[in-house]
Amino acid sequence: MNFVLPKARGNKPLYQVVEDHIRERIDAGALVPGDLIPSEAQLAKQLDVSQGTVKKAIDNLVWERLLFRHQGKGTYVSAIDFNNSLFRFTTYGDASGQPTRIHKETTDRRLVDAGKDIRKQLEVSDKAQVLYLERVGYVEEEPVMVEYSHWRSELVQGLENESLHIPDLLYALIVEEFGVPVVRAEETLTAGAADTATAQHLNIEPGAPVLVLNRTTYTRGNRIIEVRTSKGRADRFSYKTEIR
Amino acid sequence: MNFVLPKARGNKPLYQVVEDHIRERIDAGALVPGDLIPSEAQLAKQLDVSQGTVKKAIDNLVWERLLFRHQGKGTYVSAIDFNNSLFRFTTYGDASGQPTRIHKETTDRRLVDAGKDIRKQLEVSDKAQVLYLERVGYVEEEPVMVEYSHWRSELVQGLENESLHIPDLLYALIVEEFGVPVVRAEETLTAGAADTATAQHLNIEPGAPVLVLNRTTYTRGNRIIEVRTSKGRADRFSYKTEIR
DNA sequence: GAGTGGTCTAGACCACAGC
DNA sequence: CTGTGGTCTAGACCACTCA
Repeated sequence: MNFVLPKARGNKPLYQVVEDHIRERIDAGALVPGDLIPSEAQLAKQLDVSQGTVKKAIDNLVWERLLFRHQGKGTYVSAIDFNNSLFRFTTYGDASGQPTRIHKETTDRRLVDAGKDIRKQLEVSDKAQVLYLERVGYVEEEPVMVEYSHWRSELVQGLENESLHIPDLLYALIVEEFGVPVVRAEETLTAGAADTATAQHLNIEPGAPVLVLNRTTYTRGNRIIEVRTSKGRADRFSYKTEIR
Repeated sequence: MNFVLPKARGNKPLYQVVEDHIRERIDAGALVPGDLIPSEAQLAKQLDVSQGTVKKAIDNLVWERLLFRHQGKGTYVSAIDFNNSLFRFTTYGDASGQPTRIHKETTDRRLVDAGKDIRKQLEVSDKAQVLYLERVGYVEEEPVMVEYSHWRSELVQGLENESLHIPDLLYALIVEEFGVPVVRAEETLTAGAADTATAQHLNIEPGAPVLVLNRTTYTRGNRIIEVRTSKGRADRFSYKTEIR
């Protein structure tokens, strides 16, 4: 199968045209996360450009984390990686900064009439119910965070069902069980004081400082599927970075 | 001037050897921020590799933001950009997420006998004094943050002098007045409760939630020049990012 | 062994900056 | 005009994966 690249390049370098081509194939659903894309040589032939140009295009998409490569195997379409979340748990004394695994327990799940703000963010009508999910995260039996999340219920029908087990990695379930690709998320980190419910969950004093993370999760076509607020014990979470 | 690259490459690709070479020249002080580095063609000749290999090495260093390029001019060594700090002020209702300018007033500056932790971090002897600096940041007359910083005093002699005006962009003064290049910084963000001094400065209740940013600033040769703790009103600071 | 990505080279031509 | 980085090509050889 050969393709004809757009003739009017508008001064856009060839490798960017190739990038756009691959991006379009992914957006159109012809390539989904986990798929192997055609090899560099095949793409070069299909698109009638040199392999070096294809390599540069793929380099850039790998840099954007849209793709990843395995030498000897091929180039794959990436899935979203929530290990890049701002909310990473760091154990004290663990200088390596490796995130620790958090075990999550579901403490509440039901369809609710959400408040105006939530409805507006999820872009659902005034009457529509949304799925509410509450989970507490533990590290070695100790509660360190709570998350309160709201989902567009029509996209995850059945998630409110008690008999459906919710794994620690909820997004994997969303993708596999409901066929909803999780494409992108936006996060805002700030600080706050623990409300009474949160204080009770985390076993801290009401008013104690907590890190607050607001996350909006998107599926294809820039459609929001979830808005979530996570609150974590300030003494157990921190975010580290380097400036150069 | 020609160089001989290390013969034992240890399976390290050539372009990484070139990267290391450039990094060394910068660490050694032969190249300082703002400097033009030799052109790709010159480097290729000096190091006896192809220009494509030099280009790839520079590509990677540009990606790391250690260098930046200007077509037609050349390749320069970057200066540190504190606009990348985690501590960025975001105005409410300003969806653009543009950082707002903060005006800072110096509220304290003197040589002090620092605590053990600070001395250890700055790597100074038990008896050495360090320079203590306290500044309050305002947005439109309203105090929104306080910073408490400790400096290796021998590197910034005279900074304690009241007659020396401290600009909002302190690091510019450090570089220009004291000739100490600011190369890199590490930041850790977490939440905390306002201590009494901070509460007073920020005009909030003691115990109210604040964002806490710890910063360690480095000069050449991985030498620490400053450790700083900034505390900001939780309702006036947030950090936003995107996950893909 | 065939196919994949990874490295490295050599060279052509273009776009931009500055004299 | 000269020198810089930016794009694009063609091809050689290597390292890894899998049948």
